This record gives sequence, structure tokens and C-alpha cells, in this order.
Amino acid sequence: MEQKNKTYSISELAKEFDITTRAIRFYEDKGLLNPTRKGQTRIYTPADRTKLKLILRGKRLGLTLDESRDIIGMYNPGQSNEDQLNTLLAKIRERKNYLEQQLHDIEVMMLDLQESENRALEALEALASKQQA
Amino acid sequence: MEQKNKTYSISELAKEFDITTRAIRFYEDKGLLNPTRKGQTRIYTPADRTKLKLILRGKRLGLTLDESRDIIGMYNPGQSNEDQLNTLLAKIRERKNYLEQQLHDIEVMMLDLQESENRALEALEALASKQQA
DNA sequence: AATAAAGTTGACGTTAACGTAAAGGTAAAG
DNA sequence: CTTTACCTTTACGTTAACGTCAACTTTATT
Repeated sequence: MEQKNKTYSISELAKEFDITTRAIRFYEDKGLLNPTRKGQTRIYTPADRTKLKLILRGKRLGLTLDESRDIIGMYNPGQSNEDQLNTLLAKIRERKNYLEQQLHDIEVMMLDLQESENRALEALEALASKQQA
Repeated sequence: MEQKNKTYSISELAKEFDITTRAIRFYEDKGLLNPTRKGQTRIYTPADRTKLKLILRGKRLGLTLDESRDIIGMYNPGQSNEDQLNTLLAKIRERKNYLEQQLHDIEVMMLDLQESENRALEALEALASKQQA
């Protein structure tokens, strides 16, 4: 049976995600992680590890840590009143819209890069035929 | 006939893209733009405007200005020797791979957000039925 | 007991990407 | 001629996201 309540040390996570322990502590400082402690030492649960993955995914998409913290917090509506829920919904939709924008940006940039690649390939061929002459 | 050789002032571009003139000058400082001058004053061509669009698109995808400058430079293979062209091709493909990664990240984050939205909607409904009771 | 391997908390340093004056030139409008 | 509207350069300030020691404690090993 796989241990479901596995835990991780800070250096284990650092190694796994190829970041420094300093970065992980920094994320905690900024309120994105709350590992439990065994004495002084931080102990990370699978849930903490998941949050870390969300943070890094956010970074790849250009999010600030504040934005990632917000998004992580969106997962759990918990004890919210109607106003809070509506505010949450608005933020979620805003973020989704931005993702659509990014999606479009990626498509266009991908096409641009494809053009550049073709141009470079043509230039290479031109050199090759010159060489042959 | 539409003027093909239209030009723009710095404040026109700033207004159009909703950024400050300071930012535009900063991009020039960093080597991303090279407007011509009429005396002291900067004059922007449609080509400059296009570069600015590329910069801003890059920003939306989390690129640094250095990275955007590189990408803009990729468009023109110009007078490159074979080694340079191969280096260029490698960079183009690397960037394309990263875009694929981002594409995947967006998909997953979109699903996560959808879940969050559903959860929030359920929470709202729960409140509504409670209200009715 | 001594050393090594990981962990901890400060605290100052660094880079990117502008923001924000300050001080002044230029050209059209009143 | 002076006010208004843009333009310029120079330069110091700011925020985010860590990097980089320093100084120390705890645990495991030799």
C-alpha cells in the first residue's frame, strides 16, 4: 500500500522542483504555504506539494505570487456569504478571460515563430546551394 | 488612399496601448525600439508600432524584455552564416516548446478554475435554498 | 567527542521594469 | 509675450522575487 500521508522535507521538494529552499521559504513568507512543524523543522504534506506545483505553474504563465495566492484561495469557497461568493465568481471569470487572451497570444506567437523558422530554413538552403556551386 | 507611411508620436502610441511614455522610452533604452528622430523628438513608424505590440504580447505571456528582444530579432535571419542560423533555429524551437508548455498549463488551470467556479455556484445555490426555507 | 549534513532565522544585496519628479526646450494659441 | 501642450534628458525611488552570506541548532555518523 502506498503511504497516503507521506511527508516531504524542504530539500526534497526543492530537489524535485529544481528550486532553492530559499524560494520555498519565501513562498511561505508571502503566505502561499503553511507547512506544519516538527520542532523548528518544516514538514510538507502532499497538499503543500500540490500548492507548490500551482505556484510554479502560475510562474510559468507570468503570474505574480500574489496572483497565485489568490488563485489557490479560490479553490475553497468555504464559509462565504453571498457577496463574497459573487466577488469570487467575478475574479474567477476575470482570470479565465485572461487565460483566453493568453491562449490567443500563444497561437499568434506560435505562427510568428513558425514563419521565422521557415525563413531560417530557407536561408540555410540558400547557403547549401551556394556551397554546391 | 490610406497613407502607408504614417507616423506616430510617443504619446499617441502610449494612449493607444495604454502604457506610459516612460515605458516606451524605457523599451528603447533596452534596445527594443529605435525610432527615428526629427530633431530631438522621436518619430515612430508602423514597424515600430508593430514591435511595440510584440513587446506587449510578450509581457502578457510573462516574457522579460530581454526575451522579447530576442524574439523580435528572430524574424530576420539576414546575413547569417550556417552556425548562426543553426543557433537561431535552436532558439526558435526552444521557444516553441515553452509555448507548448504554457499551452498545457493554461488548459489545466482553466479546468481548475472551472471547478472552482462550479463549487462557488453550488455554494450560492445552497444559500438560496436555505433562504427559501 | 568530533565532524558532517540538513535545518533554522535574520539581514543585506541584486535585477527587472518601470514610477516619479526635476529642469528645461519648442511650437501653436490666445 | 506668456500660457498650454508635448517633447526631451537625467536621476533617484520602488516593488517583486529571490540570492547570498552569516551565525547557530539539531541529528546522524564516524
